[in-house]
Amino acid sequence: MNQNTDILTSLNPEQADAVTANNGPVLILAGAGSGKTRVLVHRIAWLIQQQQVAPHDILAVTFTNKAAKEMRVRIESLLPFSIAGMWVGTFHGLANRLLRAHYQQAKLPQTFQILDSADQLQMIKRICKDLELDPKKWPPKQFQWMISDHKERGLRARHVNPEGDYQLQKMHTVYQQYEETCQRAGVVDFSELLLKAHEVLLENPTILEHYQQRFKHILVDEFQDTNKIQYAWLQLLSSQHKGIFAVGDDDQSIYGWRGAEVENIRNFSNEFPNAQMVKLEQNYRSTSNILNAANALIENNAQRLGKKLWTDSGEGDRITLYGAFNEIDEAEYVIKQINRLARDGVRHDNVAILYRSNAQSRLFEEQLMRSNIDYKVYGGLRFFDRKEIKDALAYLRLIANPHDDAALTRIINRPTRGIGAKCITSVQARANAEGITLWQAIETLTKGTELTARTAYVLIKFTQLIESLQQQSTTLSLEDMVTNVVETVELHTLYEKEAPESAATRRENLIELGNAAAQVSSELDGEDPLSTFLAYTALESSEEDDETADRNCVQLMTLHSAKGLEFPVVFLTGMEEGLFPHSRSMDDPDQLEEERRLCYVGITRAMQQLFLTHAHVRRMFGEAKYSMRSQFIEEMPEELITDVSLPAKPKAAPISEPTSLFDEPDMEGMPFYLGQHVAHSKFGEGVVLNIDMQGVHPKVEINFNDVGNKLLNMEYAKLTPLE
DNA sequence: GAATGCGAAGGCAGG
DNA sequence: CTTCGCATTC
Repeated sequence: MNQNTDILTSLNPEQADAVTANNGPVLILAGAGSGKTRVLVHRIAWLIQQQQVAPHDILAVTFTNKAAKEMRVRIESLLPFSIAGMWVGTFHGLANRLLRAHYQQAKLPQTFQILDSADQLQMIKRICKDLELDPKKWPPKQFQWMISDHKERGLRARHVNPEGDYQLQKMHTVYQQYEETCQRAGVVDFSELLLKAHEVLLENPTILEHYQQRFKHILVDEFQDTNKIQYAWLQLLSSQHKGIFAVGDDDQSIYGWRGAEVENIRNFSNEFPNAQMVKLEQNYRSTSNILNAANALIENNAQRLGKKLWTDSGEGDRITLYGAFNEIDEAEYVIKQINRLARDGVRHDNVAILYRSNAQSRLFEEQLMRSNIDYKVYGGLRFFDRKEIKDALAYLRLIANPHDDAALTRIINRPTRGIGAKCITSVQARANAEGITLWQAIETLTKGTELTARTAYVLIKFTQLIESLQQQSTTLSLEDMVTNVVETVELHTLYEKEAPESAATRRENLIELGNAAAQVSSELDGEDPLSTFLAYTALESSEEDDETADRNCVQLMTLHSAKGLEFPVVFLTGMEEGLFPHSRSMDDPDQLEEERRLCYVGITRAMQQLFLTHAHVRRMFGEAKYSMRSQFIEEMPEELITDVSLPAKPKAAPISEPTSLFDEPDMEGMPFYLGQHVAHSKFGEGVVLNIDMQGVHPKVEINFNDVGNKLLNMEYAKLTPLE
C-alpha cells in the first residue's frame, strides 16, 4: 500500500475531495460529526507527503489549545517524521508568538505580560475611579465589554468618534486611558494580542512579506468562530499564496457574543474569489432520530448556507423528554436515569450532562455526590485562575516586569505589609498625574518628602522585596523561582490566616504551580523562561493533564464547552424559556438564532441517546421562577420524542409561598394554576406565571407568547384555560 | 491600617 | 445565592 492510499482510503468521497482540493481558497462546510478534524489532519499529511510541502510552510490555526494539541498528535501519528517546524496553535497563542518575535515593532517590552479578563476589569475599575465615574451609572463591566468589542472589530480609541453621544464620550475617555495605562505597564489583554499582531503585520511590510512567503498553506479550524481581526489576519497572511483552507459550520457558530462573525463563513465565496466549497454531510456519530431532530430544529434559522446531516446507521432510540416539577426533581431524574443506564452497562464516562450556564452544575453535583457517582465538571475555575496561583503569578510578573500595574495592585499588600488604601491611592494619584507606572510613582514618592516616614518605609521595603526577588531569580531555574517566591513572601501563612480549612489545598496547588513551571522550562526552545511561563499560564487552561483522564466519571459542562465533543448519552438540561434560550437573547432574532445553534450543537453531541429535561419551577437568585418549556423542544418533530413527564398536578399556589406549589392546594375554586396555558381574547395565548390572591383584586401574571408578561386583574380578564 | 460585618447588587457563554 | 464595596470597630 503506498502512502497515497494510506492517507485517502479511510475517507469517504467528500472527505477525499476536501483533502485533495486545489491549493486555492477552499471552504469545507463540515457538519457536526462529519469527520472535520480527520479532514484537517489528512489534508496536512497529504500536503506534506503528496505535494512535498515542507511542514515549515504550513500554518494551522484553532481556537482551543486542546484542538491544537490533538491536531499535532494526530498528524504526527500519520507521518513517519516530526512536524516541529509547522506552526500549529490557537489564534491567541500564535499572536503571542508573533509579538514576542517582533516586540520592538509592537512597541512592547520583551517581557510583556498578558492580562486576563479579571485583571482587565480591575484596571478598568481603577480608571473609572480616577475619572470619578459613579459605578452605578457607569458599570466598569460595560466599559470592559465595549473595549473588547471595539478591539475585536479592529477599532482603537482613536477610531472612536465621540462627538454627540454622551455615552460614547465616556467610553472614549476610559478606552483611551486604558490603552495608555496598558501601554505604560507593558501589558496586553486577550483581544489586544490579536489586534496588535495584526497591526505589526500591517505596519511592517518586510515582516508581513516574510510570513506571506512562508505560509503557503493556512488551515483554519472552526472558521465560523473567527472575528473581524482574526479574519483580517487570515486574509493578510494568505494574500500571496491564496492557500487558505477553512473548515467550519455556520450552524455551529455560537460565539457571536465575543465578536465572532458568522458572516465570515457565509460570505467566504464572495470574499475569496474562485473558492471551492466541499460539504461534509454524512454523520458518523449519531442515530438518525437524533440527526432528524437536529435538522428540524436548525431549519428554523433563516440565514444558513444550508446543509442536511444524514447517516446510514439506524434510527436508534427516540429522544426522551422529561418535564420536572422543579430543578431538584430534574436533577434527581437525571441521576435516576444514569443509574438505570449503568445497570444496562453504560459507563458513567459515556454520559454527559449539558447545561446553558455554569451555575446549573451545582444541583447535579450535589445529587451525584449523594449518589456516590464520580463526576467531573469542565470549564469551571481554571487552575491558573485560583487565588493562590494568581497571587504567586503576580509576584512572578513583577519580577519579569515591575511596571505591570495590574500585578502590582494585586499583591502590594498581600500578605499585608502596612500598605493601606490611603497609601495606594496616593501612589495612583501620582502615577496618573505624571503618566507613569505605579512602580515609577513609588520610586518618585519615596524619594520626595510628601510621605510620612512610616509610609515611605513600608513602600521602600516593598520595592526592596521585589528587587531582591529579581536579583535571586537571575541564578534560579524557573521552578526554583516559583518556590522561592512562595517561600520568601510566605504566601501559605496568608492562606492559613484567611481560611485555614483550605490552606492545605492552596499549598498543594502552589506546589503544582512549581511542577507546571518545571514542565514548561523543559520544553523551552531558547525563549526567556519566565515570560514564556507567564504567557503559558495566561493562554493555557491546563485542564486535561491529570488523573481524571481515566476515572470513570460523568461529564458535566456547558453547551459551549461541549462543542467538538461527543458522548453516547447526553442530557440536555434546563430547556426552559428564559434560561435556554436565555432571556437576554429572546427578543433579538439574530441572538435567538445563535441560541438555536447552541441547541443544535447540544443535540449533535449525542451518539445514541438524548434526554431533554426542563423544570416548571426553578429557584433563581433566591426566588422561584416559573417557565414554559423551551421553544426549541417544540421545534423538534413530535414523533421523535417520547414524553415521560409525570402528569401535571393542577394546583394553585399563593404568590407568597411559591415553594408550596405542589403540596398545598389551599385555594379552592381557583380557576388557574401556575404553569397553565391560557388564552386571552386580546393578547392571545400564554402561560400563568404568578397568582396573587392578596388584596381586594386578585391578579394573575401571564407570559403571553406574543406580547410578553402582563399583570391582569382576574375579575375582568377574560381568560380561557387551554388544558 | 487591618479585620470584621453588613447590605446591596448582580448574576450567560470563554481565551 | 454569591460576590463586592463600604462602613464600623479594633
